Amino acid sequence: MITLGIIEDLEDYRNLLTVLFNNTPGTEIFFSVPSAEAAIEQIRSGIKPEICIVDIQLPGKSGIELLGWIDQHAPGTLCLICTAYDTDEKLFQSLEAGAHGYILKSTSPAAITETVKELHHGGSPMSSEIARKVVTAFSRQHDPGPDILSEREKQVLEMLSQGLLYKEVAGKLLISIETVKRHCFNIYRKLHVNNRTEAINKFLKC
Amino acid sequence: MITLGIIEDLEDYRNLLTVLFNNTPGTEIFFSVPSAEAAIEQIRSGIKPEICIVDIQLPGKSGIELLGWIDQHAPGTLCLICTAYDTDEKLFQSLEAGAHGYILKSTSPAAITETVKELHHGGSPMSSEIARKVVTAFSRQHDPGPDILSEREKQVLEMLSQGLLYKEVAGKLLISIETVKRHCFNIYRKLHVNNRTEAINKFLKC
DNA sequence: CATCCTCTACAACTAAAGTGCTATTTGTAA
DNA sequence: TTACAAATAGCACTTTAGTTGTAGAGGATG
Repeated sequence: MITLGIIEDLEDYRNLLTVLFNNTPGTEIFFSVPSAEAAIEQIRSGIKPEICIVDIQLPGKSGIELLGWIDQHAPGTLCLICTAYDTDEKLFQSLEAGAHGYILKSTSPAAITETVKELHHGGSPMSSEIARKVVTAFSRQHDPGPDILSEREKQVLEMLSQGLLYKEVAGKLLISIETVKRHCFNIYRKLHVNNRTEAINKFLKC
Repeated sequence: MITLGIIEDLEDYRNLLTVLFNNTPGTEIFFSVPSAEAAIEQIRSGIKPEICIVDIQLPGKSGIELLGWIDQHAPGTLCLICTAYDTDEKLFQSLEAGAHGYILKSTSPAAITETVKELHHGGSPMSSEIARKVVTAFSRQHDPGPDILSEREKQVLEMLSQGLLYKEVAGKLLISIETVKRHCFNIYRKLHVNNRTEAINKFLKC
């Protein structure tokens, strides 16, 4: 028997999942809730399913945050991310937060139940497109060594961390503002972040 | 005899100062240069004046940075900031960087020589307007204790340091974006900074 | 020599950040 | 009671930040 928790704010899709697994032999739904907070409440009260199907876009605490909480308070729980949109950002954040699988909402019901069974058997199911992204990201991180950023990019990031504006960085490095922007854009892409603060945090930690 | 170094990028004003002190008995100019880099070169080569008159707006390394360098490599050197514009920001940054006096370029030649003499005699000359700002800032820092920021402001700053956007902070705190902006504005004012990165740096250090 | 990467740069654009006003509520200190 | 600080919020506005497409010069590498 595979025990499940469903965390999904859209009522229609949550009901779809609920009905799906209620009619799937070998699975049992422990709880089916619309928010991370509600899921935390359930788990805190001792209801700990083996697998949680988690939407990323949730009101209040996000699915990513929920993953972190589960990893801390209910280690061993398998988390399957189920999201509508397919962005690199959410994918990498989910994997970093400890997701075990990642599927899109466009996935067919039959494939969803199959995915859950694979998870339970020790697999990490995801679509081939997603798998490609993961593989690419890993190869990038392993190939060029720990130094993902070029010297110039480190130099720019160092200045950003001091609170300098683009134009100030440009002035000091004697290059145009546009080039500074370009460096930053490349930095964010390489570090999988969206702004300077995240980049600074990530770079200083690694 | 008071020995002087002049660091001023505007040739006209540099010449004015040079001529002024060349014709002031009891003072001697060791060097008169247009950039922080040139001043550093002079001091490195052993030419160490007792007093440096430093412009803030310099090409390349700024006057503020030069102050920091002098404080490290030629401690005891008195630095007199001489700037065209009278902004709180530059003032506080200069004082934090170790400036001993702060005058505006609009100051008359007679007052400038007087200021230098006061500096040499152990004073910290500045105009009354500037003195007022300094006093106000100090009283603010000493009155409410070490915790300049309110609890809510610390909470916001903590979230900023995680790289969150205004709207994300607003969502988590259940307040409007405008209020988040307001908190940030107040935070920057209290810490004497201009953006989130500077605020984060300053707050984490203190 | 072809290819890839880095650094440089411009333009046009959207999103976000930051500034300067005003204003209400609430709690607390003078 | 009055006065002040903190938290809230809106609006109008300017400045920065970040995105995307394109593109050339130079170095390294297979």
